[in-house]
Amino acid sequence: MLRLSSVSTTRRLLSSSYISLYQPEFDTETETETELRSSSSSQSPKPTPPPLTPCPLADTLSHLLITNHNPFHPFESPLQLTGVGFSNELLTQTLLRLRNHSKPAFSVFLWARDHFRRIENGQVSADAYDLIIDTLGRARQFDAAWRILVEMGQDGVGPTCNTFAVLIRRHVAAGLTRQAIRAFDDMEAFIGREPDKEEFCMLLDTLCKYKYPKIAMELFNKRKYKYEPDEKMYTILISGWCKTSRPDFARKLLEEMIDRGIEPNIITYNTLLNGLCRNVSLHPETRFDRTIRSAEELLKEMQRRGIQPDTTSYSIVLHVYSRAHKPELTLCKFRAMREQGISPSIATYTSVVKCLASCGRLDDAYELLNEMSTNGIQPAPATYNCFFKEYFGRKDVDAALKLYHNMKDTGSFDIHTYHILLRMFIKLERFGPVQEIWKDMCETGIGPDLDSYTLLVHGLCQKKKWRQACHMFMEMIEKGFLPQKVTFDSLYRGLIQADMLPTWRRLKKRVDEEASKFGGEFEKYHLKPYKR
DNA sequence: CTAGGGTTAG
Repeated sequence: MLRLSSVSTTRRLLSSSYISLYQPEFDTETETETELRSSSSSQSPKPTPPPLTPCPLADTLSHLLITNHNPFHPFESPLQLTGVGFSNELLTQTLLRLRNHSKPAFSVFLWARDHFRRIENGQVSADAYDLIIDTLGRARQFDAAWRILVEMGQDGVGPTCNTFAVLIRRHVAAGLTRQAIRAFDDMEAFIGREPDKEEFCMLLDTLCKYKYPKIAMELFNKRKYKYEPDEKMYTILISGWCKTSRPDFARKLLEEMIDRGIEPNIITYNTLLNGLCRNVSLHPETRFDRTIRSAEELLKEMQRRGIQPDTTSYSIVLHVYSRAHKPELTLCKFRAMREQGISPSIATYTSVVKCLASCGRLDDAYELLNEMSTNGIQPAPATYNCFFKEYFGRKDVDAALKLYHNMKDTGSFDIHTYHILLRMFIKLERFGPVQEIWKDMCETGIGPDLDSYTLLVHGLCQKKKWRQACHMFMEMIEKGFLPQKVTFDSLYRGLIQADMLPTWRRLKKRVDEEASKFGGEFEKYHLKPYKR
């Protein structure tokens, strides 16, 4: 039975057309395939994708692959130069960096697969397979993704539940919900058992995350006889309605679950609380009052059911007060929280600091910052960013620079810190600090990224610094960042106005060269950025 | 859409 369905699935997959980059060399021998699969599916699948770790070689490789026409020549040369052997670890890290570049990722994947087969009699790891399926999915090349999935089975490394999670996520992200559900139904043929409740939750969660709670609900109602509903399933659906700004539906679901005798837990309540509080306009005072009242009511209700609000519950409420610029209320709630013996988290502190700083009460904010440190909570870059933003608002260059220099020793920066500072100093035309901060950012290795360059070029254009703008524009292209269309356009307008048409022509030529390497026109080059 | 950049788990 299992074997039969597996064969027919494979046939169906085989008959579809695959992308031209890939030359199939398929054998239809399915006996061994099934055996391999069932033996490999008993291994525990890796639920999470591998983390992006520092790997200079992967950085170099991915950069070369993005910027070069023929990936194989530059791909082999750095390996030979460094004398490092090729490994699955290196492949995985390179693929992680190439997530949004389907062609270079696919080339390196195929190269690696053949390399392993030819030289080491080894195979590409399941992680690498999952990553290439993810990348193909991002480029909406689902036929190719399925093809690779089938090949995984032949290679004896999967596909695992994680592979299907990836494939389902890519389908849903592309808006292909029906195909996602079909992939879920095809799982059984590959992993040799029916998907369990956890995997069903994954499907519902993916649908909800990408704002298809309606489809998730239909699926849930259709299959609740097979998968016994629990509080996690309901929480997923509640979060789905909250994400699409329908807290009323979320509320109904909470009632439904209580009617069915399923006890909501703290996560359920916090999710709903968040749904009530986020995305509400706080501007008319009545709107704010209404939001706060419904939040307070929910807090009371959860206490009635014997669930004590936790740090997260308070963080959500504090965030609303903070957004509404209510420093007294924020502090009051903050004290109340601590009186109840709930210790603030870094997020809680950051919310309060943000509120105080944005209301101009910098002294109070600094005091709280000190208190954080004495309580053993190291302020995050985001905490400091609140101060920089306030200084930006006040145009207080000296104070911002002073804080920046003080912080240099502790090094508590992230890319946003640099962006806020850069934006500020460009706006105030202080180009000395701009240079200093840009240099620091490069040295720490935190940046620059596409946004840093975009910000800088836009800023320089605004200040009519055409020469520098062109220079940075060139540099970003050299580094493999493709400018957004707006960047391109604003530089174009500026150069025409400044009567610098020859410069423009040179830039245009360079961009076209880059774009052609990806076999597409300007827009196609721009794949969706990585999310989640 | 871009811009601005940490409340979060389901």
